[in-house]
Amino acid sequence: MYELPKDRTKAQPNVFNAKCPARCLLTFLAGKWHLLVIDALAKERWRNGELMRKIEGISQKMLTQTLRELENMNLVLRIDMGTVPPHVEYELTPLGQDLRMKICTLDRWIEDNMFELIRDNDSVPLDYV
Amino acid sequence: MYELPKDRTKAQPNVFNAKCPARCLLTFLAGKWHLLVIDALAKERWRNGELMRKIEGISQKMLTQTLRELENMNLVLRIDMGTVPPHVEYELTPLGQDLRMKICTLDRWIEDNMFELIRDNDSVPLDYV
DNA sequence: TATAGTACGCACCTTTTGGTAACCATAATT
DNA sequence: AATTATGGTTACCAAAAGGTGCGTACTATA
Repeated sequence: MYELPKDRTKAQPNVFNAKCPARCLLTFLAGKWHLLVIDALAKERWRNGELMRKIEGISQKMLTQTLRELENMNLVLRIDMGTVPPHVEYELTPLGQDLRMKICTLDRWIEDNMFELIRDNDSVPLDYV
Repeated sequence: MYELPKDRTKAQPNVFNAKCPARCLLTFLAGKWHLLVIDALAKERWRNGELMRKIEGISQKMLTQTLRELENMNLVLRIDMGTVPPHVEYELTPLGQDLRMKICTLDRWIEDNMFELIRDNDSVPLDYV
């Protein structure tokens, strides 16, 4: 486990440093599902099942796991209505909303530049749309 | 290596659609090394060895592989001086610079909010890598 | 003559990831 | 009485990611 410097003012977060928590967080957040779950929670609270339908291809296991991890990073709030059958909602914290804006910018850019990115790419068929 | 889906729908670019190239591109770019390599090429051309030293922890195999993939996506330009011993430089294309700005925003945000993100944390492996 | 550096490519093998299926409890519906 | 829906958890296992070490070809340096 990474030892944080005792004097936090001297800590210099740097994603290029393999041992820096910032690097670990970047590698972790840039996984297969974290970015999509944060993007999906942009505007409203959503329930487990709604997120499953929204994020095509995610399994129950990975959705739960990802939401727990985002909770632990203070990015997502889990709101359990305490009813039976269970009703749980998820929403972004203020910190999560802040990060979400950065992620959405990236996601929209990729969507907007999709054709540029797959041009000249042998593994990509050209008759899309 | 993620294969882009051969079955093309006529949907608009949408990262939430599992079969959309935009989704594949996001998953692909948000791998372990792509974001870091693009960030590293922000300001100047760099040589292979310089990138190795800059991006702590990357192996020669993964650096080469990542650079080839970014080349195929029109994000990176490979400049071979044709000399012996070999001298090769890498730089971002205009498209790559555009994407780089989005990635740098994300990277800096993570660095700036590192302590908030790891507070109360027990599930993010900070000893990753 | 021996070593180091540059920029790779390839085979092998371990680690990590994440999908599947089974399971839990309860209430409402058919 | 059986089924569906809710929101999970767990074990098992296949696939993917990626690290290590080797070889290539040539030059410059000690």
